[in-house]
Amino acid sequence: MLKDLDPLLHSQLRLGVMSLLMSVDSAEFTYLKEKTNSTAGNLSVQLDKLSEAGYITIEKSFRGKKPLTTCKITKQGLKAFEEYVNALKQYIGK
Amino acid sequence: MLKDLDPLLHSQLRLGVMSLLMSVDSAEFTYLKEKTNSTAGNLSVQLDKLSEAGYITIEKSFRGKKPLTTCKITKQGLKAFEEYVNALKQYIGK
DNA sequence: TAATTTTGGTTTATTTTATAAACTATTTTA
DNA sequence: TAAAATAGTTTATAAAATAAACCAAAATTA
Repeated sequence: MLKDLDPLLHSQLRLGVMSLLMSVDSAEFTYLKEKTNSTAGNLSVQLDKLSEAGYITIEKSFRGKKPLTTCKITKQGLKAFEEYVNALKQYIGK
Repeated sequence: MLKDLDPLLHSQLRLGVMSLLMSVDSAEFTYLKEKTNSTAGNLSVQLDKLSEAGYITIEKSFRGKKPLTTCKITKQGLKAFEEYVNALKQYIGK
């Protein structure tokens, strides 16, 4: 029987964010927005969900006088991502 | 920038169905239901969507006197599945 | 320098999707 | 022959994604 896919990661935008965060130390909101081609509103919501799940941390600060939101993947998020990829392989073969 | 994931395939149940149909000539409703661990209602709805998209064909007949629903992946469905897997690789690495 | 636009977001509303519940028809079993 | 099981479909509900509206400050431009 097919394994379940973590519903938190099985969403294009959240998966994209996690994928990007896998390969960098940290990423800014605007960077994620550009790379995922999402709207700010949608991204904001999905980042909150990932954060509430403990998959990422969100740090809000300022650069000069503009707000700056910085995201990092957590250890837990990394593990969840790897497990998701593993489960997914059952579906897409190898 | 990350490629879009075909929303029709980016659903656990529909992806599971397509994955199963990739490896067999045809599959019965009850087989798909068991393998995907889904409810009949949900499966029925998702099969219709795949069928409407032209990704599978659904044939309704009878075995003895019981209804028998048989599904096959189409050429178009196969192509869509392969493209989906390809796009996904961008997200999950390799 | 006052009005306008842009940046960097958040919050709320709407739409879409997935899932569950209720239902139908027939058939098998107790 | 009543009850339960099979093989589904249809409809209602819950959850999710997305879009729209909004906010505050900063930068631009008229």
